[in-house]
Amino acid sequence: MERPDTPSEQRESVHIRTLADLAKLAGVSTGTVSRALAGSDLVKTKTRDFIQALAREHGFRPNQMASKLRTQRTGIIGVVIPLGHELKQHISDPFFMKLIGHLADELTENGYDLLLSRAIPAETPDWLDRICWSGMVDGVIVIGQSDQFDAIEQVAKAYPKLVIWGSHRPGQHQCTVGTDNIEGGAIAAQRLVDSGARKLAFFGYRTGIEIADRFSGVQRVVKQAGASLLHLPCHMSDQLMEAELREHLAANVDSIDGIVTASDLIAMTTVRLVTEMGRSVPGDVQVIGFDDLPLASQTFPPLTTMRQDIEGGAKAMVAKLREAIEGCGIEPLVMKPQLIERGTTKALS
Amino acid sequence: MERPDTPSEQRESVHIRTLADLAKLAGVSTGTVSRALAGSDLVKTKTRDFIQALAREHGFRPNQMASKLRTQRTGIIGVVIPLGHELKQHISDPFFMKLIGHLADELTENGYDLLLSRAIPAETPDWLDRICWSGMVDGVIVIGQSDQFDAIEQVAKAYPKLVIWGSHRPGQHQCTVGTDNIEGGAIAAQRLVDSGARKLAFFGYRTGIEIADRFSGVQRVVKQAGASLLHLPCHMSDQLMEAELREHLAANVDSIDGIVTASDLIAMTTVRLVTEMGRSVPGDVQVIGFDDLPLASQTFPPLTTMRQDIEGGAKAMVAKLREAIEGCGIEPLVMKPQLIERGTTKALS
DNA sequence: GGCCAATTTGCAATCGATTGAATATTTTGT
DNA sequence: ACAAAATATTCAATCGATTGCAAATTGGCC
Repeated sequence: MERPDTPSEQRESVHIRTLADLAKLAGVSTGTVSRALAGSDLVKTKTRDFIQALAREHGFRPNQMASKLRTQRTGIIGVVIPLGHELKQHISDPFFMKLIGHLADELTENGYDLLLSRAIPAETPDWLDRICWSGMVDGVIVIGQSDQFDAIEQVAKAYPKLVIWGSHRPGQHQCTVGTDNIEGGAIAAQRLVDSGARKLAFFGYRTGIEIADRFSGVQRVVKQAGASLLHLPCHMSDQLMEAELREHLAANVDSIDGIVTASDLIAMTTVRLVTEMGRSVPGDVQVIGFDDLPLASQTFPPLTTMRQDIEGGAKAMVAKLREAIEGCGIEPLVMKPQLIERGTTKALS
Repeated sequence: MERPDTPSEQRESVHIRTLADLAKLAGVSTGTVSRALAGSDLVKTKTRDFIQALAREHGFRPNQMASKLRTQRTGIIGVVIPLGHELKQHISDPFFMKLIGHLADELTENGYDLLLSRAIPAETPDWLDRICWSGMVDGVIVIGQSDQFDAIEQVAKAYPKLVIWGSHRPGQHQCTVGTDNIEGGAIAAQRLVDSGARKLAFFGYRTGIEIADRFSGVQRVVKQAGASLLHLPCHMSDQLMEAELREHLAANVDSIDGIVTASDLIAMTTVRLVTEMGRSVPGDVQVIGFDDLPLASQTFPPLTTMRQDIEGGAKAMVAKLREAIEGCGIEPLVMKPQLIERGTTKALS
């Protein structure tokens, strides 16, 4: 602006890349520059303003790597998704994505950045240690236990700044935040039984303990009610799920009148396939999903589903992690699931 | 296992935290340890195995911060979402989440970690510089241009390792990967016109240039066809969207027979609201979404929508960024959108 | 003007791993 | 058995910012 004939690149005669460069330019020591940029009042107001102006003019910003190394505080939280029993695509699962979105919001608001990684425990057994002890992060959040409960348990014994989204087991060391999955499964099954279902089915792989818990909740209620229960495994990723469900349903649709699924995505696809096969939902088959993602209310008919408080969970995880970072011991949180009644279940008599 | 009476914590008599600790324990210098762990063949096989075994036994892993500082290679890609004109919740927008998911997959496969941050340009004008020059990342991916095209342009002139998801403008410096949004808007509008719509509307804020492009594509076709066009701004986040749409539709539903929306989420909500208001889709009002997210095929009726190749885009972004990191100049990629015909448009006569 | 205290600034060690150059050890050849 | 060559290892500088402590400057006061 001032001197339109001078390209801005050239005005920065020498590129200022380090504190030392800037110190030389300003004619002071690096210590002073460092303090000036940090806004310390150990440095004279005039000097500080001068240095800050110089820094701004040259677009200088201190190397974070060096800074973090020296201060031993990274301001980064590792967020890991273990893909134990599912395929890669899993990471784009809407549930995870929603949780990550809320975590990102919450962490950013607390001044943290988020180092996202995907772990494949089958290939790298030390997936969690690797992140916890990398020196890169102030704390770690694990999204989903998958089949890694014991592995996480081992790490949690030594590394305190760790919060896990998942199921709670009595006596565990890991600090979990999550829904009472057994209860969730039970409530769903009970609702189906209450509206007349006798031939129940559960859709989803039980390899991860969260899903296994949901299944066992269903199982408990089914046993009490003297109903029957079919377990049909299916993947979480939309690519694989549809073909599996199609096959399962083709073989079993007539021996099922109530379905609890491991996720809303499975429920949604199930509803569509059942309808395509000429059965009515909820007339012939009732379906209850899990999660209550936004999409659950948008399908036709809208899904009855077990709601998990994802946003609340994300907030709680970040809050607990912050406590842990400050050195406090932290306690798990088990949230109650809530049945959201929509259009894929019959009215109660 | 060997000595069940000794707790594993105790067996690690001293906790090995640094190379120096391990070096002392092994009776060699840190240099040798560093090389041994790196698997260098400058160190004798026997020594190397010994040191590696020792490291494994004590669960030692080198501090990444220090390593990255020294090597000047971080193995981290910054992924930023500028929330220019939208609210915080934006980050959990399913489109972004899907893109992030694919980016995470692709980056992880290429040995990179992903540092996710959310930027609020209105509060921090130097949001992008801050990340690019932080010394934390080897390269940066920006998801969505929002209203920051010019700001990004400035940064791109000086920082080459930058790839942007968004619209392409002739003569730009930034390397964009994205869909031809003008064309996308045009195709959608043309499809509506072809099946008889004359009173068109576009739903979405035009503050971001991508959405603005889609709008201008629609506008072009509408003008050619001599039809009318109503622009109804609405947010992307589900919280705000519904109320806005409800209001807009209440006022205008009868002067609209074809709608192009800025996203599938908007389209989905629109279809539901229009139906609730006693109009039929696509009978009275046809709707075309944008993105073709998985949810688009699951609604009732399933959405006709303009497909963006998100997975392909993510792959391309990572590939280009890798080239840039290796010092190559890189070229933008404009992908063709594709019309996916489903149930929210009338058959062509 | 001179002395003590308060304020600024500089110096140098530090965070922890990496790596080129120098030194030490082993191997090879005769 | 000895020199030369090949292999292993150590030493010390380096990445770039931070910070305790020491040194220098400034200010206040008699």
